[in-house]
Amino acid sequence: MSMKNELKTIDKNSAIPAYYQLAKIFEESICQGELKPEEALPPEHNIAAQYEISRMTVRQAIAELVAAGLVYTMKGKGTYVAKPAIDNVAFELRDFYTEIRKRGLVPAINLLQARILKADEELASKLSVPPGTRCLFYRFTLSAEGEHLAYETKYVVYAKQKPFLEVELKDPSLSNLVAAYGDKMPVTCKRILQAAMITPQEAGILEVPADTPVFLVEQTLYDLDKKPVGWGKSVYRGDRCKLTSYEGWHKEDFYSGMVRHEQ
Amino acid sequence: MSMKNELKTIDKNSAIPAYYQLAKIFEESICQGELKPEEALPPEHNIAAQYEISRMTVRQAIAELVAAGLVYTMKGKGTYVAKPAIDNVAFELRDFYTEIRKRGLVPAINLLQARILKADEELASKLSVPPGTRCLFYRFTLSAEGEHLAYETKYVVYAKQKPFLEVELKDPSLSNLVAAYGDKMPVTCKRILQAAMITPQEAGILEVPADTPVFLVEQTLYDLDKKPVGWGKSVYRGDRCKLTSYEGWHKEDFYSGMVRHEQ
DNA sequence: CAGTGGTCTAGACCACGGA
DNA sequence: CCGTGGTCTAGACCACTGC
Repeated sequence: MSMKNELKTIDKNSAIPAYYQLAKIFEESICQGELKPEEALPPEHNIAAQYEISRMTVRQAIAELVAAGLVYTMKGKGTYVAKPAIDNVAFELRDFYTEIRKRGLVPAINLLQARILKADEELASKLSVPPGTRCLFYRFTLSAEGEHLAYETKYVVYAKQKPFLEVELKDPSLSNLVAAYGDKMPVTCKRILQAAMITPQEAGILEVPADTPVFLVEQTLYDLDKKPVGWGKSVYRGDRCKLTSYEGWHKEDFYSGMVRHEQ
Repeated sequence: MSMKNELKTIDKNSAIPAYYQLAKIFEESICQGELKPEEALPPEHNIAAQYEISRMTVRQAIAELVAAGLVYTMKGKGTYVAKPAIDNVAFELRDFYTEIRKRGLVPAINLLQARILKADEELASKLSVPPGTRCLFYRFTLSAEGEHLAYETKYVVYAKQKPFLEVELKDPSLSNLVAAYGDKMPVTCKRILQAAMITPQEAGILEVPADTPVFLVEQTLYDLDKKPVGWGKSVYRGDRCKLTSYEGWHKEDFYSGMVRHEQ
């Protein structure tokens, strides 16, 4: 008989939910290497019996582990420890404005242009509207600590007869602009990230050398009917911006439950 | 009394699980705009009564919606429709080798160097080993359709006295190399993405102009004890590589359950 | 206080996988 | 066939929210 860690038990009088305690026990076993990838967990029925809890509670614990990517289940077979997934990464990029604040810096927005214009051929195709459609046009730089970091151009299908106030540039994210000036709520966002050379014009505006590498982000917002409602292009200084990502198992990272929601 | 869509019912004899049918009903309502962001769903008890299913089943449906990001719950208050989250993005980047195949291209690996070397100061610090430690060193380009796309350099703490075979370069991902030649399984991966200018040396190897912008990815693999076990640096042609991301609500995208697991 | 979601139980039947 | 996870029930008590 296996003598591994029959020590751990669940405190049913604890304020911490039983399913959470159980999930932590398995998380510990997996991260300590006591349970190795591809190894099977005991059947849910056995776990329930051993810890004297109901099977539904066991299932809730396993659901947490599945969500955290630590185990996977196969109907009719069992529950197995997963291999760490480290061969795909997701680089997170918030709206740059948010990104700067997260780093504890104070971002400044320098409005360069803002007006209504009639869409030319290119913009009309980007926004799927007839050429000549009235659009809102914003152009500004973002800077922190006296240094220009990004240069953004944004277009919104102009629907509301609302005067545009610089005040709204307190949060110049495209979704915010669309919400303020568009007629439909944006629900989908497509972004394309490229590495590129800065253009002479951009170099002048950002006050950086002409050979600065940049991140180029093109952004399109769509409404529920998949109709484009906003389009933007941003240039981020490559010498000041890095995207970092962590993937795989990080101990003490799996509290998907018990989080406060802030909306 | 509200007369919205009391039409929809749940077919308990269907092969489709009740919780899934219910989740789809709410997903439909939300995506059609019948339920607007910040609007509350009926209490779980009411839903259960209306559709004549148990509350646990209702909760499972809501759990799906929460996982899909369509709603959020607040203890003691209720369940509310979420605003689409489109202000942060995650750019996915698989191992480049996988990425090329996904596009239907046939990647070719051109091994440039492969040998055991003793770590110099810089590599030793990257891998947290004493200078002079024996490391495996790989350097190769990836190409598709006769064009060089990336240039990669990888180092692995050499533990196994295993001859390195070019055959293993069929999958030259760093995690694969570490698994083959290291002593610990890699479980965490840190990647840093930068925009940069190509160096003259790299330009020569990739046979591209000297002013080509590139993505620079630095990758470190760690074992369970957070000890680095592999390190690599990759250069991707900026004129050939884009990273794309979609965020927010996309109708018919929320089947988090009922997926086949392939491991 | 009443109403809400969060947790939990002790059963049940099913579909699937493998012997 | 048996054992597995997947689904489901009809209750229960709790902690939290807001009045």
